Amino acid sequence: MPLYKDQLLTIYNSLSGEKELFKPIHEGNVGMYVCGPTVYSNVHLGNVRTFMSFDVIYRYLLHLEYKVRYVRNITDVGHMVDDADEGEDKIAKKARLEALEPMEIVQRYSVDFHDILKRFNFLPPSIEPTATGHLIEQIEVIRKIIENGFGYISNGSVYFDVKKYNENNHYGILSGRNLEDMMANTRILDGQSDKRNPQDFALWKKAEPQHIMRWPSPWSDGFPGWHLECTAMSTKYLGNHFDIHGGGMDLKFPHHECEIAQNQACTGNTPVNYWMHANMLTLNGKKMAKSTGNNILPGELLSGDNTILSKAFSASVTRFFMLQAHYRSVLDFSDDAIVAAEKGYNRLMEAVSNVKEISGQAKSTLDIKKWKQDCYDAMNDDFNSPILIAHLFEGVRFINILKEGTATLTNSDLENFQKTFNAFIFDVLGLENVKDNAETSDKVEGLVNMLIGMRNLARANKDFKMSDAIRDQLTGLGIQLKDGKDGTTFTI
RNA sequence: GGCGUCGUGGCCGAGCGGCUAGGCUGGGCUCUGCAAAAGCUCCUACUCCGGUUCGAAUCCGGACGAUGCCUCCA
Repeated sequence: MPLYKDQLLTIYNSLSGEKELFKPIHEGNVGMYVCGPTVYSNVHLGNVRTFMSFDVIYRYLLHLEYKVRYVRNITDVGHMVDDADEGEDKIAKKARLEALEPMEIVQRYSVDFHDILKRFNFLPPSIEPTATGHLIEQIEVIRKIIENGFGYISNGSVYFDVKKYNENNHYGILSGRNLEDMMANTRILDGQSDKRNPQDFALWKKAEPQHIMRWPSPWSDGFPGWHLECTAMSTKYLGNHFDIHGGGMDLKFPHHECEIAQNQACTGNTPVNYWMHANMLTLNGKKMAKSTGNNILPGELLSGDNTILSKAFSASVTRFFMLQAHYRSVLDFSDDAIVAAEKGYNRLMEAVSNVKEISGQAKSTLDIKKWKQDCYDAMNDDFNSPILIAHLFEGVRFINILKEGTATLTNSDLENFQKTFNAFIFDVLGLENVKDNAETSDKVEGLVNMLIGMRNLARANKDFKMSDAIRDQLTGLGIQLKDGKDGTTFTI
């Protein structure tokens, strides 16, 4: 029996503003769409946090043995520089600055994006469609919207008629706004717009002569509006009606609001059951953003090459740092905070190594069943990773007292515990044990053990000068010795 | 200006009506040749002012502060 039948997963739905029991449309299957990056520059750490939130959500759904189709797009056209509908294409502008073909920019930053995600141990999505690869589908969506009376053509561009849509639908349902307020609060624009109302948004935009990225359409040579791709691609791969749609909090309005309107106008369907929004990563208390320069790049974190960093941090430490906060909370990045996280992470990984040394006993003095369900309950409660981590640290304490012999576990409890502990750390949270990799090669281990032997000999002879010298020098190299009851161990 | 969110101990960060997560830091004890590690333990907090309640960090009202969206944004 699949695991999801035993676990009651609740998800906070941005649409209702409440936690709701998760029930997929087709039992056992989940369709999930997440808005991906616009590839016109390097992803910063804030972007990484959003995608990481959904990576963990994806991982947990998989862990619960759902069959998940996870679609995350790449936006390689369509976003404007200035006013949404009047400006020039963001990617085209960057291309001119660097004297490159637009698709060269796209390629460069797509590669960077994938490289970063790989280093941070992200699971790849099931499908990763690009906007430029789905122009036919987008044109088709526009055609249907016009057909259904919600789009109008103006001077070669096509706009979505928000006012018309709002007659029988609620434009603002997701972001808690209403059209009347928006109209009342809009300042009068210079009369150059082709739009009937300032709230109308572009479905297709006619390209100015100097605009490089352009495609033919029934209306003009131009390019698709920036909300359109997600509607076209989510519908194509997940259908008119699917389970989860995610993205950063900042996409809630207008992007996701417009998506709902487009879907509704196109198919007559509410497209999504559960809208999920991941909160921002801030730096100095302010949102990280490409445009303001208030950001830190993942690569800088890995290399330590940024003035606010005291040192380099591994991808896993970064992951751990981020997952110590709930995905719907704002998280502020600081060197102090990630330094503290690193220590906690190391302690967790230490326990992972230690658990292997524990052997089963005649009876159990710890309630593994309860602990295990506590872990699940945490994740079932809207993917509460910080609570999960708290329980994992209880697991760390378990491991330490088991090792010490003040608690015992039967073989089957031990196996169950170990399996669960590792599954949550590695499969669900996606952490990696860096120590298991490059650093501790067999040769290093052999060498250190040799030195430990020599030191123990010195200690037996009460030659503490010698033994301390060995220990201090190893400490200087970053190798820490720990004298236990059953001999000396070390960590790097 | 409109619509939201948040304000928790030295720091990070959960919780969101009673049983007062967790991590980091600091103190004590045990263990140890001494350390380290580990175990036990201590420091017990919820911006302010009112209200509801037997009881509020948690609900309601107000003030102050921070921040997000309303323009591309994860």
